[in-house]
Amino acid sequence: MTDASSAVTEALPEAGSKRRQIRPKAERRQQLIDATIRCIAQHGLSAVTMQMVTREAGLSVGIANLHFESKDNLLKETLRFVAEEYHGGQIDIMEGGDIPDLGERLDALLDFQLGRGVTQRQKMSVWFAYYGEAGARPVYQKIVSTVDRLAAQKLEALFTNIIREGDYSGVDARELATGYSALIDGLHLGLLVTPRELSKRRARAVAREFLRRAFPQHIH
Amino acid sequence: MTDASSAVTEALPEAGSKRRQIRPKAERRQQLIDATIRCIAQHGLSAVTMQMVTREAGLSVGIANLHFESKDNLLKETLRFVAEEYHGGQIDIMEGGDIPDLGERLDALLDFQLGRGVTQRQKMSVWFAYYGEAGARPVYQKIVSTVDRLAAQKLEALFTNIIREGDYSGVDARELATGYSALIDGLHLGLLVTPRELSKRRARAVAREFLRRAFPQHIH
DNA sequence: ACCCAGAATGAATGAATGTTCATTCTTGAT
DNA sequence: ATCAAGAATGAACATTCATTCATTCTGGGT
Repeated sequence: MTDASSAVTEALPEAGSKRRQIRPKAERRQQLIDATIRCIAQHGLSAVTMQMVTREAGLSVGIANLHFESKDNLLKETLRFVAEEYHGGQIDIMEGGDIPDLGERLDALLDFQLGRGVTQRQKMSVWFAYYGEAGARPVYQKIVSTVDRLAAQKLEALFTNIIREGDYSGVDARELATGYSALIDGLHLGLLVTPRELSKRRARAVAREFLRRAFPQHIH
Repeated sequence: MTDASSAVTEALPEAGSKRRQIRPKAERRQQLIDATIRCIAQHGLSAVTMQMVTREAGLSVGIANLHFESKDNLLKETLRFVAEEYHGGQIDIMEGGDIPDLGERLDALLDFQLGRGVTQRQKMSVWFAYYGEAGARPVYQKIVSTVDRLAAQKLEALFTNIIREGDYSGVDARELATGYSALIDGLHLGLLVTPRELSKRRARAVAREFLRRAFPQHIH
């Protein structure tokens, strides 16, 4: 044994700051959900692993099962978060006491649905990753259905008000709301799968045109 | 040795007919693709295993790697098949020499898109399973984009003809085609994820209404 | 200054899965 | 009847992954 060998034993400065931190449960949960979203967007739902997620979050593998009991549950909670964020945002706008003019409210809704926040590839990827599995996983269907139904009702109500205000005839609010929702979903899909063919700008124009046809007095 | 014992030795009728059969390569490939579709629909893309697919096809595990070189490739080829079947069917109708009346041709298109063949849960599940992964897998994007672009062109051409024939003004064929495609995609999504909220009948009514607004003379 | 509840870690474990390949079997040609 | 080509099989292998849990560490309370 030389002097050198003994000196080496503790010379490990640990480049990345690895100091362990203790944080409240809610914060860790959100941190993991955010990491899950990024992982799904980047690698696809079927390629996501626990190691991948916890690494992305800068945490150890064990922690995921500490705060969520299983991978399945983490994925479920992530979907719930995304679904509530999206539909919650819509609902806030549609109820919108802060925007009295109905035409402007429609515009705000469209902005939200096809604007920066929602159409980030990250969020869209997650959204459709779950849709893709929904056919085989009733749990996912249920989570989406629940928030979806409420948003659909609010949209129908908004359309009903607009129809009354504009004296539009021969227009069924429910049918129109279904159509508009489907259109927005389809545009999201286009933005995700064929971004070359469909720009965000054009998607907005298409959606606007749909509304303009239905409510010409409210959308210019 | 009694008569009985000797008789037993070959009394194994093999309940399930297990006789090995040799079939042409193309047939086996299709058999495996069909099984893959059923598996994706039933279990979800991320849960599909080679064992599951080959069992569903009534074949052994080795055969999948004999005809497709890997699982990845099998999945890729399955997507290609579904994409070509769907878009090919649309294109046939849109080019439709057999339906001279343009309004009727539109109706036939709608029938195909929301009719029995396409909206079978099986096919829809597969469709969206891949869409879900498309954000993270350029290969899938490319396969879909290729067939999608052609279908979009044909649809735009059909709309252009209808606009000319009906003298519709203030209508952009390209924009309308984008909107209609998105609407159909969105309706498929609704049928898949929230079948309770959206019946096939209502989906068709919504799509029809969209066309009627745009081309009132052609759709009654 | 000390303590300890419980947050955080990550090596270890066992189950699941994609892929390989030595072997068996089928079929059509001879 | 025989044979060869190659289609089909499935046990074996190596890898990857979710989950566990013994251990370490942290920070607020005393």
